[in-house]
Amino acid sequence: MQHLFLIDGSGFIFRAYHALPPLTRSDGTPTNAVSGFTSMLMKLVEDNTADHIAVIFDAGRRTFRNDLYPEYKAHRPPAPEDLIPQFPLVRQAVQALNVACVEMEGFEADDLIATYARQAREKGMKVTIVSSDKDLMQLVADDVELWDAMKNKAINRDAVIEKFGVPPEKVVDVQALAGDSADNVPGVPGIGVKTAAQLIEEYGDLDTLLARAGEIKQPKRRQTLLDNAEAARISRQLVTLRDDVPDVQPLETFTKALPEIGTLTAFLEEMEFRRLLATVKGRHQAAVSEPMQATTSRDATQAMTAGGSRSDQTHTPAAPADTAYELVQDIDTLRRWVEAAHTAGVIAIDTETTGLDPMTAALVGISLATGPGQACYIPLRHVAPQDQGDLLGGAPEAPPQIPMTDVADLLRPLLTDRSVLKVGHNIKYDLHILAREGLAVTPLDDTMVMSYVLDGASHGHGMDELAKLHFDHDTITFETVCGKGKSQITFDRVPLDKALAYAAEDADITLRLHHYLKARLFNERMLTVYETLDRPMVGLLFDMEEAGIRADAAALLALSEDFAARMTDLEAEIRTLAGEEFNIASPKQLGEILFDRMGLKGGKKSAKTGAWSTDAEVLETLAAEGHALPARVLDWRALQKLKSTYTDALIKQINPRTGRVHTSFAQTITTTGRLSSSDPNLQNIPIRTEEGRKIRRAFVAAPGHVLISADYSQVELRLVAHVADIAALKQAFHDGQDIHAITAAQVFGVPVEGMDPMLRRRAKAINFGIIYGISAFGLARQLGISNGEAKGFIDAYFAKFPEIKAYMERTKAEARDNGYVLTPLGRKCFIPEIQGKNPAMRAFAERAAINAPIQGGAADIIKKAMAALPDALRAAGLSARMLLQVHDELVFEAPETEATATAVLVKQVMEQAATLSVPLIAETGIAASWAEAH
DNA sequence: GATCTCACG
DNA sequence: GACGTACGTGAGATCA
Repeated sequence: MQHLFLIDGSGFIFRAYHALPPLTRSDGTPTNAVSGFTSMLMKLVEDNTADHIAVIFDAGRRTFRNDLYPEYKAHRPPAPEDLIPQFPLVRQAVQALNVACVEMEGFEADDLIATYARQAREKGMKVTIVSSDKDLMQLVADDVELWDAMKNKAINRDAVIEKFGVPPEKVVDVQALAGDSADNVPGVPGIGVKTAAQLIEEYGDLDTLLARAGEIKQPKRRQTLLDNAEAARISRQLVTLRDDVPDVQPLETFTKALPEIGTLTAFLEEMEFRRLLATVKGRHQAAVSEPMQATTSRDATQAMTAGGSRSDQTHTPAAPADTAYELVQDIDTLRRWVEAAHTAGVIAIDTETTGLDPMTAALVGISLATGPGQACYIPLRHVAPQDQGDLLGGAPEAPPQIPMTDVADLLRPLLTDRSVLKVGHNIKYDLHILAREGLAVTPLDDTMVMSYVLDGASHGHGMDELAKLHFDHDTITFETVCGKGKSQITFDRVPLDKALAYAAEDADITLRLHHYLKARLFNERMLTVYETLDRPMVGLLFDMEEAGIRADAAALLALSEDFAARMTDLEAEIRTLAGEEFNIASPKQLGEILFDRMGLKGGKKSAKTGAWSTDAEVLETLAAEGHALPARVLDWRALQKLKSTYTDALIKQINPRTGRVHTSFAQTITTTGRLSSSDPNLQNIPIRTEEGRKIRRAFVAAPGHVLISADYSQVELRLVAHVADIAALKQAFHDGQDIHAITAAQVFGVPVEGMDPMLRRRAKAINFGIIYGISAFGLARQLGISNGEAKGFIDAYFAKFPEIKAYMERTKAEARDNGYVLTPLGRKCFIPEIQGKNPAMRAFAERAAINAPIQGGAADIIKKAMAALPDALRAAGLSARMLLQVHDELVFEAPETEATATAVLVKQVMEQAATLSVPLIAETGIAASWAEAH
């Protein structure tokens, strides 16, 4: 018989809190409740024989019961000060122990427990509810018991009768009459449990009793019952648990799984629970005492977990004790692996190459994993290992390998088979490598992206790091295989035995990560974010990178030369003004000349190194005072920046094979869900100055084509209006008004007509400030006004748009409670420093928390648009290619003849990407160059 | 490798 | 009232 354990999390927390003396971590965080909770839960998980287990929490104070009776639980004192920070930590404990964790807004934990108990009974399961809360006693039945974890005793039917004087099914009637002062359930005055039980015993149930109340002999009791019949009925509604909570996480996901040693020890270490840590580590050591084989037993946790009952849903697969990695050097062996891959349906794939640049590195070998511990490596272009010498006088020979064309022919059907999912870790890289071998891959999953969706920027997402974190497994590093520094060799020179161990492990770990992360995406409600936003990006970004954008090398070179000539002139002038030779590019030397030697005032020293600051703000101030040297340096710096970072660098980045620039988009870097671009970064091509815009003019369309730029208008401000629910701003966006002018009119109390441009500029700065988590200091600096004046503006803004203040406060609270905030589409943005002790760091984190849902929400929306566009273009018969994404802008290349149709379609898809409480607007431009299209 | 500066949204 | 500041990135040059 299957057995479900449901743990009343809140009850557990309070018991742990009151049972243990105050206890704090070295950073001052109180941990007594977490400690007690963790050890109770560990013990519970170990000792019981249940095959399903879950901890149920209350999600918030407000539930549907407050709608029935506003006073419900209204007199509850707030949780003790030192308990509040422990709530999120307790949830972490549950996760670290790999136990399912459920809560739902609007319902109490008790309702969820009732719902799951009913579902389990219907499936013929036995249920144990770990709690001694009397409110749960109504659920007791033959196959449902309560378990008091402190007293270690079961509460069965008899125990309920002892407590309430009636059997479980009549408990609610008794509670309805007796009321409950703790929960502020009114009941009927003057009637306690004893009397209530007597009455129910006599009349059968509450409805009968109320109907026949007139028959009661005692006049006073008769009158109160008649007077308070309605109170009794409401009370019964309050105490009756809902066993039909809709859309709950499926029972199947509660399958019991043993914890992962890495996650668990990391948590215990963070909490500084030394005793528990020692216990866990000791047990783990004992379990893995059997020696590991070099290339077989991969994972320390498998030994620990192999004996327990396990879940496919919530845990990594147990690798067989003797895993085998196989080198594939003949066609028959390869056929066997391809067949195994078809049977498996999900495989991991990894490529080994000669370098890191996806556009130039050459394929050396391919590894595949078809199951835990089952992986192979197919060497393709290995040469003789470096140390294989001419000991016998013969020439070094390459090892036997299957010809690439044969491998490609055998793999091609597998890689495009729609019934076989190909999993990679950063598979976008492998797609580039394989594409140059004429191989396409679909369908795809990417464990690096999955990890990012779950944990954001809270940790890195490299495979080595994830293997350590989730499996406590040390992977073979690239360095041990290829060395480092000058003596580093390329992978094609690695001996095959070492190459096998390294490459097969990568595929093996990737497949195991996939299993683990897939379950987490489901359990942690992040599957939709992954599937609708991030997973579609993988193949799309690959296409964009592969497409590249055409850059006019001759134009860039001409610019470089122009900049160089002007810099030479400026250099002479600067040296004359300074009266000495010095390195203009050295802030240190410049600072010393300006402030030490020339004795200019208004310098500021950096806090860290004590060096003079010479940034643009400082130099501009000096220039405005009439100093020529800083003014010339500013000009020189602008040219130096454009030349070194852009013109010179971009010329080098043009791929000789394609004549285009191929950036690399990173999908797993930012804290907010934005993409980033590097090698080269095409998301920061100049536009703000005329000189800079000349560089943008060098990005052009192929002959017969045009570039189309489409960018969202004011997305972030629209998101502010949406997430903070600011009525006045929403109205302004609906009316299509000038949002900065409206803001100025409100804040400064002037009419929009004939507005002073200065006021609009100030309002614009305030609006930006709002997006960034405004501070008086920041606004003052931006506008060059006093702190006090800036404070006045902010106060005026808050007075006119009071919703913004509420948004800021609830967002900060959300970050504090959870360690992350959610974007409107459900992405988690982690804000770890929000719990920090340093007030400056915390303030920083608070501003980041305020900004994240806005910046992240915008990132989510453009991802949705991007995901929808390829199909929309195809359906419209348009052949445009998406080339770039710059946060709120998309750049396409289209045949001239399709330009207008493409622009119209792109605009439409972008504007329909999400439904917010404000309209989304996209603006498009068509031209031969990016500068003119934008 | 850290620091400073500056390009973008 | 103290913290020391607008949010998010990547790249090049200098300097230790």
